[in-house]
Amino acid sequence: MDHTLQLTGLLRARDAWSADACSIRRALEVAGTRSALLILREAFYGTTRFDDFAARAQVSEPVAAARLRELVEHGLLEREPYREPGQRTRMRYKLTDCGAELFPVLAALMQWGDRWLAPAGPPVELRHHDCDQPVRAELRCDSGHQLAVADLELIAGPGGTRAGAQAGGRSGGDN
Amino acid sequence: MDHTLQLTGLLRARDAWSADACSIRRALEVAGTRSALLILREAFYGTTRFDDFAARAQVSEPVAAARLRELVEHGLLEREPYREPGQRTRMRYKLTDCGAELFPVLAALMQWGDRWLAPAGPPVELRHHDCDQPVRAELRCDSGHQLAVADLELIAGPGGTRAGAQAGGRSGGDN
DNA sequence: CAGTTGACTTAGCAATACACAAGTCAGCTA
DNA sequence: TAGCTGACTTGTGTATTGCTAAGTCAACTG
Repeated sequence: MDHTLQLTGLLRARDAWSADACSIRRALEVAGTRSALLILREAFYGTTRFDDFAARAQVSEPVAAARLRELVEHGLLEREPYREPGQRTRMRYKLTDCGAELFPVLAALMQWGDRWLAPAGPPVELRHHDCDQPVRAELRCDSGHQLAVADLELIAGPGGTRAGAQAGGRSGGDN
Repeated sequence: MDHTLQLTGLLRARDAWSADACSIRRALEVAGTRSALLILREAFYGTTRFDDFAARAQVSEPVAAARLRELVEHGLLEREPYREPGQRTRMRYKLTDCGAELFPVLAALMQWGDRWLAPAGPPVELRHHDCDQPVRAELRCDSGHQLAVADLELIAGPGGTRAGAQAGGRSGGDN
């Protein structure tokens, strides 16, 4: 058994289309660096303050500043002033809905790291708070079937070039 | 509602432990660059040959060579010689089980990119080959509940420092 | 009103990541 | 045996990522 997707229709001829409008690529532009993902991890762990981000994600302050700025620009985090009673106004970073929806990526990354890179077992684990069961990142279709790579088919969507695919020969696929 | 995990037990005091044994971080060391993920995307799309990886992932040949070498070293891809009849022996790269299990990461990334960065709709879509339903990357517990970030609890696992957590005060947590 | 603290920025530099162009080399094919 | 092709490597240059160390600045606190 091989670990490949099934390509159908227009996509079958892999050389006839290019994947440069690819959402994976776009997502990587926004959140594809080590430091960005580490900062986001901390946001999910509840970190909100600049210094804590830098210290806990173990990145330098200039990097933390740059990454936080980009993540705010791209709408994954929100920067808001707040004040605790008797304290002066400070800045706080919070995950937006957009940022929060990236969690499956981190969960999948963590699951994979746990499985293949953690000989001593996972350092931390995710559980469902209500029923205390372990949590997994998985692929499911809308009918509820749990899927492996070989069960998947890749089809052209509406966001490709013109006619509904990213097709267009080797010259024109740019989008 | 906020988009944060619930931290319990030893992990509650976020400053008392460090996440440097973190599986996310480890996973990022191995497959955390744009080019690595793009090369892997191509592997899932069925690409096996050097030149095709470089062309389709749109990375330069030196980068393709470096990334392929690393991915093979880390066991995500396998490099094997093969020959078509009447052709000379060539090299082929195939996903290993280890590499294949990274697919949920790419699927989650793609899903997020489709949702937030693809105003014209997804360029390509995943379907379940058998029932033709759209596919999602989602979080579920072993009891089958589908979960959002706020339903999740983070607990210490066996792979942390010594006592079963990555705890150890600000000085000793290094692992 | 001096000191502290949070939230940054600036300066200077090393290490990656990546690009393009060109070169290598082995084994077919003509 | 000359040429082609797949699979790389080498050379060179830029951009990004990252670090440490130090500086800034506003608003509290003592």
